[in-house]
Amino acid sequence: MLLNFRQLEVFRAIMISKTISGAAELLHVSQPGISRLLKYMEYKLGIDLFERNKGRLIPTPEGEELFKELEPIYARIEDLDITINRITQLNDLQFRIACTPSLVSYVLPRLLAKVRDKMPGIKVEVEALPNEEIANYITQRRCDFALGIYDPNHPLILSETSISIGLHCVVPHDHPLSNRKSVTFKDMVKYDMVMFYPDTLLGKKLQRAFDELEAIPNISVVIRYADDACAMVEQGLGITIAFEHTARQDRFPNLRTIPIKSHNQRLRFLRHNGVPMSNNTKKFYELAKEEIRGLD
Amino acid sequence: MLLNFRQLEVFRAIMISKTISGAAELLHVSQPGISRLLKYMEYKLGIDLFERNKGRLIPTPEGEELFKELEPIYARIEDLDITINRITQLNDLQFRIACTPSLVSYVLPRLLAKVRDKMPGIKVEVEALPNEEIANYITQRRCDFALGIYDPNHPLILSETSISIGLHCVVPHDHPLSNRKSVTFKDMVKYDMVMFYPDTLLGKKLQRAFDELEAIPNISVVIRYADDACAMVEQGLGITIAFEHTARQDRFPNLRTIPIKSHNQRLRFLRHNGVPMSNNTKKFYELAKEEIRGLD
DNA sequence: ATATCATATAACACGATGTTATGGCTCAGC
DNA sequence: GCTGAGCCATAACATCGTGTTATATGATAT
Repeated sequence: MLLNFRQLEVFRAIMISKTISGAAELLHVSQPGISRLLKYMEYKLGIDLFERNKGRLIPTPEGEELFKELEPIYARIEDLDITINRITQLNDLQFRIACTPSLVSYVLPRLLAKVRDKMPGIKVEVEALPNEEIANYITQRRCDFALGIYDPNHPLILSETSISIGLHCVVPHDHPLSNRKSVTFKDMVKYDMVMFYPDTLLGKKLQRAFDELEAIPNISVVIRYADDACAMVEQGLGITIAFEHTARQDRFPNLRTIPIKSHNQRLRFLRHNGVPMSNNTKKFYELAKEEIRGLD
Repeated sequence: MLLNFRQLEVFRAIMISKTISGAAELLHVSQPGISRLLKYMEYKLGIDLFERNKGRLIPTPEGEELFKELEPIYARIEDLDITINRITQLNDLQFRIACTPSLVSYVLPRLLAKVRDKMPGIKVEVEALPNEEIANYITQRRCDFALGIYDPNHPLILSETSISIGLHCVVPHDHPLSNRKSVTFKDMVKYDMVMFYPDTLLGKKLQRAFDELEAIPNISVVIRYADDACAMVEQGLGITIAFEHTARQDRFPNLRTIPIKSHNQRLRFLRHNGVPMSNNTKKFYELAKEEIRGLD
């Protein structure tokens, strides 16, 4: 490119104002800068764009022609400038996130409240999905990212571990285990259990534990969601397991939860690997990862 | 302007080649230069244009959008580049010059031959015009410049004096004056004269001379052009005056010309004042001014 | 003559952009 | 796993483009 933007801009300003000092004023720079830049352009092009006549400038035929050709294109360049401004100041603060059900009612609202304080104006669409569905949701790009409990181990999904979520045993307040500081699966096996479907995370967890103990639990109910399982426990149908926030006091006053040793889970931020997030989504995402550490 | 031309060019090259090293190759520069320029652009814009994933680049949505907007405009900018090239390499070597009749048959052809040696390919339209008409021709911009004998003293016409042209007395070879080294108007007044119309330069010159001498010449013929006057002299109708080249030996073998003391004229380059010449015309003009000094 | 205004030049500062050298990460193939 | 190839990032440096201020010169208008 023989001439760059700045040079075209300066040439145009000189053509419009017909004087170098006028152009300098127009562009809010000093007059000698314009004077020299014009001379430099003419040197680079090898032709005179203006004739100096008694200290004034008069465009040569070549200068006139360049100006004529430049004008319509210059408008496009200004459009582009507007576009760049729009893109950089883009305020798309709408995000879609998927979330495992056990986090949707406690962790997520608290997290969003904190993030919203630092990113006002955000609008979030939340989709509560079983862990197994989250992976599809991400690969289909139906959400910007997701909060989950385990790593789908999918080549297209990037998983970043975050805070630890305690796995608790949920019992009625008058249950024999209710005053324990902690329990093991072995402690639980002798009581009636509210069980989860084997395709769920909690279902798999319980199944594996009992398999290892070579114990056969007394299953009273098989159900999908931990929230519902707690309601069962409340009605005396047995005990169950849930993540620490699910059966919390304010929601289920008659239940107690006891930590299950060595069975904490890591909360995970899950996102598509290889599909970049928009700058705002990234900001939101990074902020969420940061803010979640301060929860509770 | 947030991004300059180079930056857009580099961004586009990266988008097209999808790698920084590819873009560097495309643009024939080093890879670290592109790497840093991209980073610099992102810093300036305040947004990421690409996500770095395992050492590779993937455009962010913002980068994709900028590219989409840039593409059509980029083509226009490339057009402009072509235009600039065309203008700078413009080979308009056609010139129009006006010339006073006394220079058209001797000085001008020799001048053009010399100029053509240094500017091959030129094409010149010559218009022979009485001195009085040259000024109009210039102000009407019907010629690029003119060769004349006197300064029209017109505010719109710029006159640059050049070589001196001798004013001669033209006589038959057997005339009493024919062996003189120089003559004065006083010497001439006793012979029959071929006179010029009073609206011509030579007419005015003779009139003024005889007025100063308070002499009344014997006028045999009144005519317009010096060439024709010489033909009259050849036929014995009297003597006359002409510029040194008009009645030269090779054209009028039977005539002799004798310098008239202190009546040399300056040849003048005449052009419009305030209407710039094109770069090539200027080159032609300056060359002509230079080359004419080497004539005879 | 003098004040005014435009352009040009000089000397300097700094930012944008080029270079080479080098190191780190990822992936493919042994 | 080790290794080489390919890609990106960083550092150190050079040069060029473009900004500044101070000042000179030339034209114009009172």
